[in-house]
Amino acid sequence: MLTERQKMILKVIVNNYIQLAEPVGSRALSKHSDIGYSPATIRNEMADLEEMGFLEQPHTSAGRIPSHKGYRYYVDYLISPEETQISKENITDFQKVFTDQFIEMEQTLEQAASVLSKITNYTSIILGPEIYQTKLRHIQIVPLNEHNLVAILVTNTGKVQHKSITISDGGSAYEIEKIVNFLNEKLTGIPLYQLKSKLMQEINQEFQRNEQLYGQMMNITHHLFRDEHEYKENKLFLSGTTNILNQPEFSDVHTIKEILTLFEKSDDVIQLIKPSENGKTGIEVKIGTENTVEAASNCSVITATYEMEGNPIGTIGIFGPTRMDYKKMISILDFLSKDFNNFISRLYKG
Amino acid sequence: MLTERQKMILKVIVNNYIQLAEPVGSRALSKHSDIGYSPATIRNEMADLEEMGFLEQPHTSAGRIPSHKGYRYYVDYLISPEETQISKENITDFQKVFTDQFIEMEQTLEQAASVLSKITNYTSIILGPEIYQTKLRHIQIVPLNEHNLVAILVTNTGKVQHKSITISDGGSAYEIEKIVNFLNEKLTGIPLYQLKSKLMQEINQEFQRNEQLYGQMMNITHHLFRDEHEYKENKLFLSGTTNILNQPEFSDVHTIKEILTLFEKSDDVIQLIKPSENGKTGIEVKIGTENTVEAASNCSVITATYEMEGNPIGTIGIFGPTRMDYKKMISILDFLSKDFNNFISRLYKG
DNA sequence: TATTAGCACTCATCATCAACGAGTGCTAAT
DNA sequence: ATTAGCACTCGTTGATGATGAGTGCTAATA
Repeated sequence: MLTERQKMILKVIVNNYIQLAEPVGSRALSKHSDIGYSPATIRNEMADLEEMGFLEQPHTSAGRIPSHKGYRYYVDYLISPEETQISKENITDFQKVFTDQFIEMEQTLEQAASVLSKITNYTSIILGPEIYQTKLRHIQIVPLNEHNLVAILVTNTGKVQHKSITISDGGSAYEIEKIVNFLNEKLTGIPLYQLKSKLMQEINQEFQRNEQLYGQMMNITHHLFRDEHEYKENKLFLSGTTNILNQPEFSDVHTIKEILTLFEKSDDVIQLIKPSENGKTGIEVKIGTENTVEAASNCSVITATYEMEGNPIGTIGIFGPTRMDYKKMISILDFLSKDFNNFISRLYKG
Repeated sequence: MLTERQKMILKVIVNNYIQLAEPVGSRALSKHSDIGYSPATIRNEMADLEEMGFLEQPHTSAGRIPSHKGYRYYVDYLISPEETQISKENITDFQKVFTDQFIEMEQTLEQAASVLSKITNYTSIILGPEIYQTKLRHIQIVPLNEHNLVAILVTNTGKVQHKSITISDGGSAYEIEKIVNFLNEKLTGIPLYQLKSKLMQEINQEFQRNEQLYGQMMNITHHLFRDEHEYKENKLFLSGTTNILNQPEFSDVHTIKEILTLFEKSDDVIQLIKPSENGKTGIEVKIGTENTVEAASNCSVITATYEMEGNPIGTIGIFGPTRMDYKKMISILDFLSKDFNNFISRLYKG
């Protein structure tokens, strides 16, 4: 479709624009070492590239900048894998995060997000593990006072979730202990998303005769799952949200506000980094309007999935302007996701 | 020090500027219903007020704006308490947060911060309760796998704190149970900040003979308190951080960035809203450079403390431009902190 | 003596205008 | 097929002047 020369020109334009954020003109291209043609020749090619939709002109007397289509082509065809090499400093940065010193998943994710945003100077987004991959390890109920309990769930990933419960009649310590024992016996190893149905089922079987305990249990269950989405939604970790302020294209308060408020809406952020096709692994790049979120139409998102036992369970993403250093970002994400996979399998294989 | 007329003029200027964010001139003042003087008279007074440092002139041909000193005088002497009345809608907004439906302290604080920022259109900052007012209610240890444990602390405020621990030898379920029972027996009711010393003491007394358990306990204790500050630092809740983007005085990317990055540094934020004199309760207003934090030198912070059993345990603050609606903010904060005191005493008196 | 009308002066804002130059598209020469 | 040459476009920059809000001062007024 594109001639070799056109590819080369497009590539140089994108690289140039990514670095300097300024439209690049034929003269500058002609000077570039890889290109041995006069400005006039290049102008012709550029006109063709524009006609085909790969380039845009901010105004007549400016150079060209890549269009979304241009970036897309660049990412799909013009980045050679051997070019995408992560630097050694970055590698050691990540390795500090994934020490074998056990820290729980959530903390690790938070640290990874922080390092990622610092390295890239963009905003990093990490979507926590799908909750239905996690199983209940332990459940505990602690009475606070007459009418208030705290229920605590511990999962096999070391995540601790708790929930306050108010009941009219607190019940005796003995009763509570009995209930806790029962819950642990019956529910350990059950995936969180099945917890409620499994629990209801067990209650019905076990406590049919004992009305007192039955009511108690139903009450607790009810409160425990009052906000059921808590056990389904996976947590988001954002870092470096103010980094876009460093980008020259975001110098206008209105667009800044648009993006910063976008970051505050978890749903939109998740929408942004959710893999477009389910089950597809590997790096994905969404450029400009390919993002279904309005406010991000001048931004790009690069995502990678991470896995547990071969199944993708979460996503790591980098959010930045469409004029993003795709080469570098892809290599960093590629490395990080693989490193992260190792980390997970090392820790949670049991 | 100031004549009545000067006070009146200063007051009208501040009110005016707070509302419109534009320097106010003698002509506009003269038109104001409360003032029956000609522009010329007012000009003379304004010149005096400027000389005394209460007003500033952005440039020769502009009106005057209040200086920090002017705001200070306004806040200290020109706001009549009967004027500071909170609206009914705002009251019901808060009451929704403080339902008797038990939710734990942290969640309540988070919600309160959210409502506060929405009502005020400024940034709200809430500093969680001093940790040394909270006592241990329950401690639990859950083994995840051979080498990893999760320790869970529940406090009397319903706060659940957990910590992952890696040990070389996991120990038997029996041992763990024994340890847990021991810990609960000995540590329940102990203030968190005393936890470590108390624990060490008990370990020495109890396990001198049993070397196996002694090592185990010391190991756990060590990990539990590895980051001791976790039990000392009180948590911060920020909400509405992007609200400053609505203020016309923050239209420049550089200052925006300065403030947004300030919000990311907990230490600075705490510094910002910590009461200047310890033990002093009630509303406090810090204007402009009275804030010791550099980036906030064009901002004001209004804070109120909240109490538990008569002792101040935390702070609620509103962060905005020096051109802030002090009257309204003070009344809102006053109401909220009192409401919050009631809420706390209702819940945690036991 | 306190107030005010009058007036010259200051200065930010805005629109206009021309010079500049980076970059283009097209044509004709190579 | 490539390129030199050239007219043209258009954003940027800086100068200029008009406008007008607001001031400070002086002299008149109550």
